Amino acid sequence: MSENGTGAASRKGRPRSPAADDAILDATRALLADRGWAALTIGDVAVRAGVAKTTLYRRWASKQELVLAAVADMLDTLRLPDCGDLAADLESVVRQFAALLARPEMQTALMGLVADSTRDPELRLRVREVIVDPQKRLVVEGRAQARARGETTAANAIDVDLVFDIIAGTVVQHMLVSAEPAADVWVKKFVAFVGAGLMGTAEGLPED
Amino acid sequence: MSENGTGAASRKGRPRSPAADDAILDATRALLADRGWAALTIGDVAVRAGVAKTTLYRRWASKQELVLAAVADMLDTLRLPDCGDLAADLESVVRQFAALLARPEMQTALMGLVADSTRDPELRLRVREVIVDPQKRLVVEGRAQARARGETTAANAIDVDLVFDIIAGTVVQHMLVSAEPAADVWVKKFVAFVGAGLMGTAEGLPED
DNA sequence: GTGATTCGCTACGACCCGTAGCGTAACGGG
DNA sequence: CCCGTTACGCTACGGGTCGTAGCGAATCAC
Repeated sequence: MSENGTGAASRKGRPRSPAADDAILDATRALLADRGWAALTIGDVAVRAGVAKTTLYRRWASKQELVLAAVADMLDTLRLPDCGDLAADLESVVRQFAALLARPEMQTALMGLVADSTRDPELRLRVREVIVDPQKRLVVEGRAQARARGETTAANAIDVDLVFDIIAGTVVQHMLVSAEPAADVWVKKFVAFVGAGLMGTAEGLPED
Repeated sequence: MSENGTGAASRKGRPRSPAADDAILDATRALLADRGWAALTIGDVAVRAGVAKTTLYRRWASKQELVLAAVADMLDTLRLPDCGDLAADLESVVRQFAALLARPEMQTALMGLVADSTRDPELRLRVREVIVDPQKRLVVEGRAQARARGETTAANAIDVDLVFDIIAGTVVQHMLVSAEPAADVWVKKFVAFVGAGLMGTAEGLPED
């Protein structure tokens, strides 16, 4: 996340305070939650974290990198369970993702980063590295799991990139644009739709 | 979009220049395109439009309202054709939407507005009024059209809100987050997926 | 004309930016 | 144990943007 010298490079001198890292990232999340991306200022984060402004600039090059670090940990909590069938696994992941997206700091952070990244190729790359790609593994692993269980028809129909965009995109659109909670019925309807899409596009592929 | 007094309220006095409106909205789109949402400043827009900064503040209460007005017209160009079957209609709309989302000013404007709206309920409402709801009609009309053609099975499976979120969300995710163009093959694969999802979830509904 | 409103222009205090300089604090090595 | 090195807190700075106010000139309805 940050360029903290855990490597052999910065061994001499006073080490950076890990406590400061935690305080800063916590303060960032707190301010994101109750003021939002646009109103988030480095100075405010420093005050709230009880840290000098220069300490922040010493670790993160920009507001974007700071927020990226602040939300990266949360996203890594997503887990792929093995519920016994593909639909149940999918439903679990959708619920976990929806729970993350229900948090205000996550909402404003993700959209703010995406907004800035539309005109900043380097940031867009960082967003993919830190946020998108690590979560795409869930689809890859879910497909492998389904295949191992013998659900070959559905598994073979999974185009990882397309399925990922459908899941992530739809949940984001529903919760942040349509601004409705991911209620139980909604999740079930959506999961059923994706399942039907997979089975329906499986034609012409090797059967199990 | 703006509170321009086209009504009977502001009949006396010097009328607002429509030319200024056009110049301002054009300048807004141009600056959005080559600097992005975050770097868009009211002062820059005024200079580029050849207009005083106060003229801008007289018409739009905030940067968000200005951008909202600047992109509203573009979104209203979306048209629902009647290609003969639901899948073809859907494909056409997806292509039109993808073409809009390929424009840089549209990318940064939409994401910037959504980002701000996550912590601003009033703005979120405005976004829904101006952007989301007017486009949702495409799904409603598409369903009615399909039903009139006798495609009752698929039509009855259409949950307007869910289908809208799937279409809009997936295209946005693919183009702005995954940052890949909506190539021909991609559109066909996605449309096939949605079609399969509709037919698959049609079970238990009245047949045609 | 007369009153009302908009226009361009200039100026203002407030805020945030990112950086620099300073003295002090905390580490490792000779 | 001191010394080099780096991090830390603090203060201060020039530069930019914000949103508003005040002014004279311009342009409409009546």
